[in-house]
Amino acid sequence: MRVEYGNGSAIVTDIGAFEPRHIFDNGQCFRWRAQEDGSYSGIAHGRYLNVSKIDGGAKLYPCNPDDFENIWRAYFDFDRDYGALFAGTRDGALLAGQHYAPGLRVLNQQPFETLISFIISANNNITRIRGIIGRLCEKYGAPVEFAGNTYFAFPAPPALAAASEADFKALGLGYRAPYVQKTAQTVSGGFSLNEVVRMSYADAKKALCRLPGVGPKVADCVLLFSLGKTRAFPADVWIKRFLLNEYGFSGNDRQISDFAYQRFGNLAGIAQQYLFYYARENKN
DNA sequence: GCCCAGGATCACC
DNA sequence: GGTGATCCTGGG
Repeated sequence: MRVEYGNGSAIVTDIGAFEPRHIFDNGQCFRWRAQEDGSYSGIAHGRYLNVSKIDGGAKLYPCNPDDFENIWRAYFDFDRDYGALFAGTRDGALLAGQHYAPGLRVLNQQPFETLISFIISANNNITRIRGIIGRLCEKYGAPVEFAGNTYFAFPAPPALAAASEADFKALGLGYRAPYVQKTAQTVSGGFSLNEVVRMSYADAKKALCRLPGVGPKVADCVLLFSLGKTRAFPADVWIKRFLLNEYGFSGNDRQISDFAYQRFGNLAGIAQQYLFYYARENKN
């Protein structure tokens, strides 16, 4: 990876393929929007950022050296060579998934935002999830000014903890309102997501599953998309259907996790992202 | 009007 | 510990 700075941008090269739509429109995040020029803009870490694909890499704007090193380098997982992942695999579905989605990367998002977002995602559709999170940010998040526009950061734990169940229902959370309310209070009250990072995968998953509204699938999403646990293998209905159709495998959540780890190893979660593409493309 | 959406929970077995 | 019904809500 190489990075150069100019005109307020960071130009990142030597990272292999980089494909914004395979990064931002694959369900791992909810706050990035495609722009007319094909780039994506979003708010993360309380900052506005525009991301575009350039020849051999990515352009981030606005981005100074400090923000790149302290935030975006890890956020975009730039230190991982995605082109070299699963080299030599004979798994046809994984190969096909890699073929469908070159330039895909798994983001390292902020834990609290990811936790709340995926609680909201339960039995919900992407459009509605985005809408709810957007309203949540507008109402409880800090304003972020950029180029004459006002955006909103994802709310901090105390800001959400102070809201009531009725407040959340008014934003359309439905039966997830008490889950978000209680989990926000728990985190605001001292439950440390930074401690969960230091736990083993199994212990971390157990700890997250004690939070209201968090079950095995949501826990795996949080572990994979924000806590760096690359072996977390979120098993949604698509993946379960895929495992059955492709490998003739079915099992409970623990068995699925073990199966994925045996087959894809410590990067099973990244494999899951490619497999999800495969499953979706093939409608199975 | 009915069904579904990248699940979690509770009641029951 | 395993299974099935139920759950808010907006869109197709």
